[in-house]
Amino acid sequence: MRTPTGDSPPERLTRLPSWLLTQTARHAHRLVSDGFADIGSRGYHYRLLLTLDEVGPTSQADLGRRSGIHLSDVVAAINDLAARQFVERSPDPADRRRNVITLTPTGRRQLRRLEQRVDQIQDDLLAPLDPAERDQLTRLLSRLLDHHERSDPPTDA
Amino acid sequence: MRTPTGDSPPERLTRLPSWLLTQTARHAHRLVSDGFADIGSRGYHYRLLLTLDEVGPTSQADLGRRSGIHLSDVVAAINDLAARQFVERSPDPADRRRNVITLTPTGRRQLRRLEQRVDQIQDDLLAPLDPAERDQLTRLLSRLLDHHERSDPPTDA
DNA sequence: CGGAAACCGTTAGTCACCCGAACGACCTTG
DNA sequence: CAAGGTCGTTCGGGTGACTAACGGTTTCCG
Repeated sequence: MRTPTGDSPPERLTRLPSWLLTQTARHAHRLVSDGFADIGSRGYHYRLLLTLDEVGPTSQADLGRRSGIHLSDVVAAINDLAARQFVERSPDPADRRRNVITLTPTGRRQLRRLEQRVDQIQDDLLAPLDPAERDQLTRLLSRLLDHHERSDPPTDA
Repeated sequence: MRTPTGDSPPERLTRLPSWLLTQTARHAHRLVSDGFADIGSRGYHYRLLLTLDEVGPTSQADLGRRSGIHLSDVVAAINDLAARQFVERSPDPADRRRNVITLTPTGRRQLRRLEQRVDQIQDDLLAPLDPAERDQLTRLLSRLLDHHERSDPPTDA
């Protein structure tokens, strides 16, 4: 007999809020990034396109601050996006340090695609919860996030 | 005037459950791994020690399955733990493919330390919620996790 | 029996996301 | 003007998760 050590998750972990949170996030993350991979994008890309769409053309540094992506990673991600013509990088005449990033029509279309996917995924993710519970969850999470973002220096510093 | 693009997080993201989840998890993760770093450990170490404590001496493969850590990562983590005498690796005479991993008294002490930290951290993490809300949150998360672990093949496959 | 199939441990990568250090070019302020 | 901050960029590190490959071992089955 081959040692019937079936797998069973350690009890104590399953009670730990931080564990539940990170594990659930892991699933969420997988759903999202798998869904994005189909469309040939990653989380960073979505965040950047979304931010761009919301605030209009702006500099990379500002994009990074807004979307919570480290400036050095913004550079690489914008490279990707520019290579695929989702975004245009042009020097700011008013401040020659800056590149102004602009969302192209193609980029906007890609964003639409990504957003559709994201919406589907929310449904997958929250499948076992009814609308009221989904609301509860988001409210609770929002409060946690708020709290911790106030105490921590977010991306400024 | 230097383009008053203060940072402000993109609206649409803050409504997205998957975003809330992963962001909150990020904070949780930071709290945990910072807390562990003080004691010179990482998440993998805690999970392995905990699992070992719960199921007793067993093989690395089994440890990996139970704690949800990839086998190749178990190897490295067990190396660390063994180097610090928290754990002992001995060949299984009954099955020479296996290493049987045993928790040492020192390891058990380390586990105690880690568990204390973990408890403190839960409090930090959930600070803004009252007991009832904490319960709600863990219940909701548990349901999500359950659901997604049933549909996904967890670590077996 | 003997080989195929499954399993164990290990090494050596990849990937996404998060982060810090450094640096040159460029404003901006005192 | 000089000092100091900002912007873009490159390089590199860390964690958690995961894949590929391989040798050694055990189990299953024809």
